[in-house]
Amino acid sequence: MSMTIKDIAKRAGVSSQAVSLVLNEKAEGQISTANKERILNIVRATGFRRNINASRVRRSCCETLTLVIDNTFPVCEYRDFISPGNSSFVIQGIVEGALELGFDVKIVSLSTTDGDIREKLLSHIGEPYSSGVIFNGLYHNLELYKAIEDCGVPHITVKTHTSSRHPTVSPVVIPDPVNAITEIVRGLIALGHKKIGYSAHCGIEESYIPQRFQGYEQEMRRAGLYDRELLFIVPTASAIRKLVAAGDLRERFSALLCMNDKMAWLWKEELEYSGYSVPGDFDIIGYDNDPLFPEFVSVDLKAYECGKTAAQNLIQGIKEKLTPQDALLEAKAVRLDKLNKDSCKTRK
Amino acid sequence: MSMTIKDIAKRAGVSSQAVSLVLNEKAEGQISTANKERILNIVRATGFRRNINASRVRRSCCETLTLVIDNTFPVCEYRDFISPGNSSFVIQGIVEGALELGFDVKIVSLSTTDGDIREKLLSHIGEPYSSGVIFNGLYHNLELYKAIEDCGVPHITVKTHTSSRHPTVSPVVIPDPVNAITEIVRGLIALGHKKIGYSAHCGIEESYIPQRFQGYEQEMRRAGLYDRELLFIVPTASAIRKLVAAGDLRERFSALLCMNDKMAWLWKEELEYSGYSVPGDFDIIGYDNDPLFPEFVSVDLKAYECGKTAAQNLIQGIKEKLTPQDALLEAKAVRLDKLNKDSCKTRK
DNA sequence: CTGAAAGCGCTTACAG
DNA sequence: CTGAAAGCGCTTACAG
Repeated sequence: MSMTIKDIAKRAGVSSQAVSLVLNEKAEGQISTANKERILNIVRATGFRRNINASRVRRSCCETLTLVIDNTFPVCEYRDFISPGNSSFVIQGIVEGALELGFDVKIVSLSTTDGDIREKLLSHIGEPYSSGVIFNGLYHNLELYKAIEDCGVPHITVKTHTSSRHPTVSPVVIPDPVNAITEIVRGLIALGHKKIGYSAHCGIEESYIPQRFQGYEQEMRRAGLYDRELLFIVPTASAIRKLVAAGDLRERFSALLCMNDKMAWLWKEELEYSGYSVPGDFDIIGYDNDPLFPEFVSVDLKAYECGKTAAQNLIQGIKEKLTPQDALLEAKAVRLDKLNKDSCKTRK
Repeated sequence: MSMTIKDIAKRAGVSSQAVSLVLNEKAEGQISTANKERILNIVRATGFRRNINASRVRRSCCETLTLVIDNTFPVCEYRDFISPGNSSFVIQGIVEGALELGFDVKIVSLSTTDGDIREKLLSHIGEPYSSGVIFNGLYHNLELYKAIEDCGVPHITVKTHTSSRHPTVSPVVIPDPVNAITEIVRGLIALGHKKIGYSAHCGIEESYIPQRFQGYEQEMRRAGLYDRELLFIVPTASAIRKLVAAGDLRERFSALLCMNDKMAWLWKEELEYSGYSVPGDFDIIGYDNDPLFPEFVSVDLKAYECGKTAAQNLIQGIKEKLTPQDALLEAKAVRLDKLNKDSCKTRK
C-alpha cells in the first residue's frame, strides 16, 4: 500500500540500495550525480518518506526520547501568583531539538503514585522502547525519579528554576538569572532609585526560588542599599492589598522586583487602584517573561532554549554512552528600555 | 546487546516463533501449556520486552499518534481569569488511552505560523510516521488544521469547551456541561435562592463559551427567575472590585455562577474583603473543577476522559478505516453538598 | 502442538 | 560507481 524504496528504485531504474544511500546522504562517491538527481526528483514528486521504523530496526536503535510529564499537583499556597505562562515552550524546545537530530519524543504522563503506573512507565523506558528520558519539572514525584535513575537509562531534567524545597538533580538544564537581575538592579540604581524592594510569596530563607533573589541581594549590598525592610513577603494577592492600603508606600520603595510577572501585575493593579501611577510613581519589575503579561521589564528564562539544550545534551549522551552534560543557560533581561526615570524623580 | 526473542527461545529450549506467539497471546491451541509457562517465566525473570519497532515493521503498521500542541497564544483580554488548571489532564487521558491500545503518542509543537514548520509537521504525519493526529485546543492555528485535514490523515480534536469565536471542527470530543449546570441551578433554587446571578468575562452574545451559560439560562427561565439584571460582565478582576465596591450586592444576587473557578475565587476574595462571608452571605459557584481552587461547587469537565475517548475513537477510526466518531461527554457537578442554606436565609 | 521458511522495509558491508 | 546478498528483530502462514 505504502511506497517503499523499492518502488522509488524501480521508477528511477536503479537498485533500492542506491535510493537508501541517497536518502541517508551517503551517496558521496558511490552514486553518480545523474542517478542521485533522478532519485531525488522522484522522491520529491511522490512525497516519499522512508519507513523510519524499518530503518531503526536495521540500525538497531530506537531514536526516541520519553518525556515524563508530572501531573502531581503541588500544594499551592501561592496560587494567586500562578500563571500558565511559558510552560509549554520547554516542551516545544525539547521536541524541536530532538527532531533536528532525528529523534522522536514520546509522552508518558504520571498522575498518581500508583504502583501500576510506575510499572507501566518503567516498561516503556530503555531500549528498544526509548533511548532516554527527559523530566520536565521540579521534580515532584521523587520516588519515580529515583526508580528511573536506578534503571540506568540516560536521563536529563529541565527546570526553569531551582527550588530549595525540591532536591537538586543531575544532569539538569536550568537558566541562570543572576546576571539578568543584576543588570536590572544596576539599571534602576543608575536611574537614581535608592529604595528598590523585593516582593516574594514567602521568606527568602525558606524560599522555593532562591536564585531569583541572589542577583538582587548581591547588587544591593554592593551599592550599600540592601535593607531587610525592603523585603515584602506577600503569600497572597490580599497581602499585597493590605500593604498598599496601609499607605506610606512611597516612603518604603520606589521600585519593586517581583517574584514573577503575575505578581508584578497584581502589584500594578493594586497601586493603580489606590491612585498611584505605574510606571510614574513606581517601577514594577517582573520575572518569567510571561506572554500573558508583556508590559513589564522582566527576565526571560529561555524556556525554549532550555528544552532544546536538554534534548541535545541527552541525545549526545546517548550517542557517546556518557552521562548527559549539565547546562546553565543565561537568562536575559527584557524590555529594559521601559525602566522609568519618573518613578524616582517624584521623590526628589 | 539487547535481548531478542531468539535469546528467550534458546533459554526455554523452543523456537523463537513459539516465544512470539506467547508474547502476542496467540498461543491458544498452538503452544503447550508447559512451554508457555517456561517462556513466560523466563520473560518475567529477564524483564524482556520485544522490539516494538521490529514488530511494527513486520506487521506493517506504526501504531503511533501525533499530538499537536498549539502554542499559538491567543490574545488574552481575560488574563485575570486564566489558570493552568486541569489542562494537563487531557494529555494524560490521551496518553493512557493510546497506551492501553498499544499506541504511542508523539508530540509535535507549533509555535510559529512559519511555513517551514508546517512542512516539517506535515512530513511527520501519515504512515509510516504516524497513524493519526490529535489536536488539543480550540483550535487557534486554523491554517495548519486545514492543511492536516486536507492530507486525509485520520484526526480528532479534543476541547474542553466550545467557543463561538473559533470554528466548529469534526470529529471532536467535548464535554457537555448543560446537565451539570442545570443540576446546580436547581439545587440553588431548591434552597430558596431567587436571585441567582451569572458572571462572565464578556457578553453572552459574543461569548467565547456559550455552553456554560445555556443550562443556567434554560433553568432560570423555566423557574421564571431569569433576568438580564442578573448578568454580570466582568472583563477583569478590577471590574469585580468595582461591582463589589458599589455596594447593594445583597439586593442584586444571593448566588453567583462564575465562568470558572478562578473567577469564583476572585469574587470570593473581593466579597470577603468587603466584609461579606462566603459562603454565608453568598453562594459562589465555579466551573472547571480546577485543582488550584478546590473549595467551590463546580463543574468537572472530565478532561482526562475527554483525552482518553479521543485517543480511543481515533484509534478505532484508524483500525476500521473510518472517520473517528464524535463524542459528547457529560460533565459532572461536583461538591454539591457545599451548596449553602444560609446564603439565602439571610435575605428572608 | 512444533519448527523451518519467508518476508516487513530498510541498511551495510562486499564483490564486481 | 553499481548491484546482489545478508541481516536488524519480529510475525505469519505452512508443512510436518
